[in-house]
Order: sequence, then C-alpha cells, then structure tokens
Amino acid sequence: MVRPDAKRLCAMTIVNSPFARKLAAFVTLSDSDLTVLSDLYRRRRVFPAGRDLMHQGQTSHPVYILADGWACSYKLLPGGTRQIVDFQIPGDFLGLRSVLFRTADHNIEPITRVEASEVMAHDLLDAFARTPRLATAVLWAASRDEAMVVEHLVGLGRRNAVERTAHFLLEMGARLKLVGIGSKAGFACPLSQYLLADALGLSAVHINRVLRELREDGLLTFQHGQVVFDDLAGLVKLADFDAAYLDHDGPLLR
Amino acid sequence: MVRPDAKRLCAMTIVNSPFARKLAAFVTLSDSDLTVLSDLYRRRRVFPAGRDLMHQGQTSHPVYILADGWACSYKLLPGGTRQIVDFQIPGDFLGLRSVLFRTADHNIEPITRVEASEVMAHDLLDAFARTPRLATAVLWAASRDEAMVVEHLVGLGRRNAVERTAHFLLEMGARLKLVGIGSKAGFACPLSQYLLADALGLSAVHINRVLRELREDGLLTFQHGQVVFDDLAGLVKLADFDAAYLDHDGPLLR
DNA sequence: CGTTCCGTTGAGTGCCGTCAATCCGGGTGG
DNA sequence: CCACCCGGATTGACGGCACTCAACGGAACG
Repeated sequence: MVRPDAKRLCAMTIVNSPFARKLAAFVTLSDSDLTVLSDLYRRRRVFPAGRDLMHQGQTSHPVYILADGWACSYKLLPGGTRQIVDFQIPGDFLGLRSVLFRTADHNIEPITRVEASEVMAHDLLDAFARTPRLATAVLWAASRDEAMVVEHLVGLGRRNAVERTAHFLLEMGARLKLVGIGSKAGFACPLSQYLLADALGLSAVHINRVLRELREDGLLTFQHGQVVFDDLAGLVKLADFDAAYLDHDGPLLR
Repeated sequence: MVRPDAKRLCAMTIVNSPFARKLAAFVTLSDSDLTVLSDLYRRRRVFPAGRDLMHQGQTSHPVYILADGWACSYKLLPGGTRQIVDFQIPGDFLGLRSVLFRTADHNIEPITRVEASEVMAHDLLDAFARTPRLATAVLWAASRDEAMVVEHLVGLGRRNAVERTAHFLLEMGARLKLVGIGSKAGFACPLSQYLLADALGLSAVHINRVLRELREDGLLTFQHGQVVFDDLAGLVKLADFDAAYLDHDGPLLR
C-alpha cells in the first residue's frame, strides 16, 4: 500500500479552506501554490468574541487570515461613537492594509469566537516571491476589499437607510456564498442590530424600523440570526446591487 | 567640459515631481529607483476639464500618474446622484485599484485641465521586478489611498456636516503640502460647492451654509478658489483630524 | 446682452436621531 | 422550579439636522 505524499495531502486539505476558495474564484491555483498557501496556515490561533485583537495605534501588528467566525474593523470617534468599516468573514485578511504602516489605523473586534492563522509579514512576502500567481491573487483580494469599502462609502453618502441596509445584506450574502457559507436564499448572521447600526451609520432604533419595513414589504426577513431573502430580485432592484466586483463566472487568470 | 550623464540628468529632473516627492516621504529613493521611475513618465498626456477619462464598466483601462491638475473618482447612482469617492492631486495614481479587475468600477473626471503620464500595467509590474523598493513604495501609496477612503467613510457615517467639511479640507491641505502645493496657511482649491457636496454626501445648498458657519466662527475661509485656515488648531480639534496616515517625520525605510 | 454656471439666502419639510418604556429569551443563582 | 438579571429587540413621541424648492445676485463667456 502506498502512503500518500504528505505535501499533496496538505494541499488537498487546504483547497477547501475559505481563503483558497475565494482566491480560486480569481486565479486557478496549482498544487504548488496550495502547498505554499498551507505553510501560511501554520500558526492557528483562537480569539474569544468581544475582545479586540488589534487596536488603533498598535505598532508592528501581525496579519491574520480568518478561518472561522466573524470579525469587524472599526474606528472610534471622540464622541464615543464608532464607525464599522467592514466585516470580515472566513477567508478574509485581518489587518492587511496597515501592514505597511508603522501603526494600525483601526481596531479589529471578533464578533463571534474566531479562529485565524497568524501570518508573519515576512513569510507573506516570501510566499509572494516564490509564487507570483499567489501574489497576484492576494493583490486581487486586497483590491476587492477596497472595492467593498468604496461601495460602503457610496452607500453612506448617497443611499437612504432602506437601500443601504438592503445593499449591505445582499453584499454579505454574496460574499458568504463565495466561500461556501450561505446560499441565494439567505445566510446565518451573528450581527446584532447595534453592530448593523455602527456599520451603516444609523441608530440601532432606526435599523429596527428599517428591518421591519423590509419584512413587511416582503423583501427580506432578518430574525433569530437568520437572513432570508424573500424577494431577491426586488431587493437587487431596490438597492441597485451589482455583484460584479465580488463574483466572477470563473477564474480570470488560468 | 564634461557632458553630464543623460540618465543622471533625468533622475535629477524627476526627483522634484509630485509623485517622487510623495514616495520619498516613505522610502529613500536611490538614483536607480529614480531612473526607473522616470521611464514610467514617458507617455505624457493632457485631458481637458470635465470630460471623463475613465468610466464604470470600461474594460482594460490604463493607469495614470497625475502630474498636474485635479481629478476626482466617483460612482453614479440610479437616481441621477453621484458620490465622489476621492479627489486626486498631482502625484496620485488614477485607476490603480481597478487595474486587476477586468473592468473599472468607477468614473474618473478631470476637474481642471489635467496632465498625466500613462503607464502600461505591464511596465509597472516590470518596474516592480527591477526595484523592489519602488514596489514597496507604490504599495504604501496604495495603502495610504485606502486609508483616506476609510477616513472618508468614517466621516460620512459618523460626522456631522461641519466636522466632515472641516476634516475634508484639512486632509486636502495636508496632502497638498506633502507634494509641495499649498502650506499650513491654506491652499488654492478649484472645487465648486457642488463637487464638495458630491464628495461629502451633502447638498450644495447645505455646503454653502456650512462654509458660512466655518467662516463666521473664524475657523476657515473658502472663497474665490482659496482655502485659508484661519484657526488651524481649532479646526483640528473640531474635526478630530490626525494626519498620521498621510504624513511622516521622515522616510520609514532607508 | 442673453446665457450659463456658481454662490447665496429663505421657507418649509422629512428622514432619522434621541429619549424612554416595554418585551422577550437565556443564563444564573437560590 | 422560579425569581432575577441582562443584552437585544421593539415601539412610540418628539426634535433637529440636513434636504428640497425657489428666488436672486454676480461673474464669465459667447
């Protein structure tokens, strides 16, 4: 009986990780790419919900790849309010943007219990040097993250509360579907209305009213930690949602 | 008499460009870095104010480095409104983020007459391969751009009109100072109140009222295309402005 | 000298925030 | 098993920040 190649086995395991899954939507990853990737996954760590794992002003922080759970990045304002910039779901980087700065410019809070792989900046750059294809894929992921931030900005600037909320939930649905969590019908959502409010620039009270309106209009139901798209087409139209920047029919690079 | 080395001369010319000036705030660029940089500047082009030089959905667009003038990147919404994501000033990239996407996800409009160098994506990647230091500098510039977008997002979500406007003008002032245009006292600003409104998620009418309030409170004056910081400390306090992500005391990498 | 763009100001409106009370489910301790 | 507590969800009343509509002045331009 032939014992399977250990590295090969490793690659086979990694291929179903949310991170590889997301990258695979952009580039076709070879076995060697996957092997390099699996090396990055070594230092797995677990964080409890609620306690920040990175905060503004912190110097020389590491980068994480989120393996399980939800997190959010946010900024605090003097008034005591905060603005959530983005939510991170499995497959997303934590703190990639500020890796080139001396200090992190935002906080990251685990919303649920979180499992993440700690990646040394040096190892990441090393991996890039070995597999340019992987480097391209990561750059694409970073561009995609920024595109989401931009879309978020547009929503805050020019969409009313209902459109903004609908757009946000559609985007989360599309992102989750891409990494194999959730479907076109909906997804499990651990976000409280307070978190939603801090992300969408609204008050929790108003979020509640908006969700009720969406529910009564037969568009979507968000109750008991479940988001259900009752009328997907109607939502897409209402929110002017275009998933082009998130999804692709297939890899762009082969 | 010795004729100076042509390449050397080229490097001497480029060192005063806004782009090099901005990068130099982050890394110390060697003569060879500057030579590579000057190669990127070859294809200089001019665009008149007002006509978009890139639009949403456009495929395989080039990247530009802005040499002179102001531009803005924006997204259109179905209602006919638009949201300006960011303004670009000399030294900034145009369209860098969407270079890895098949299609641009936003429009770019020259606000004034604009001079820009067209850079082929291939040449850029080639330059990166030759001088990793330059690659790092460009990545830093990209991270800085994203940090500005994030700060913009925070403003739209959680700052009122006055704070938001003050913060925006302070940020523009800091950016312009970094590339050698404008000073601590103020700067020449070609933006109309309509452009300001589209950027800050407000109506032009309200921008007008906000500017009046800032003026009457002795904080800043924006008239006849000139922004003057009448009370810089007061503005910084009002807007909770922190230029850490824009400016540095000196290069971080030597 | 009309046109157009930009800036300015007033009046009225509405979306969304704040304050406050209530309800509900789950966890905890008696 | 029940009382208590606590975070989150829900709803109502009220107020304010910023929008819309509208009108007018001034400067640039053909």
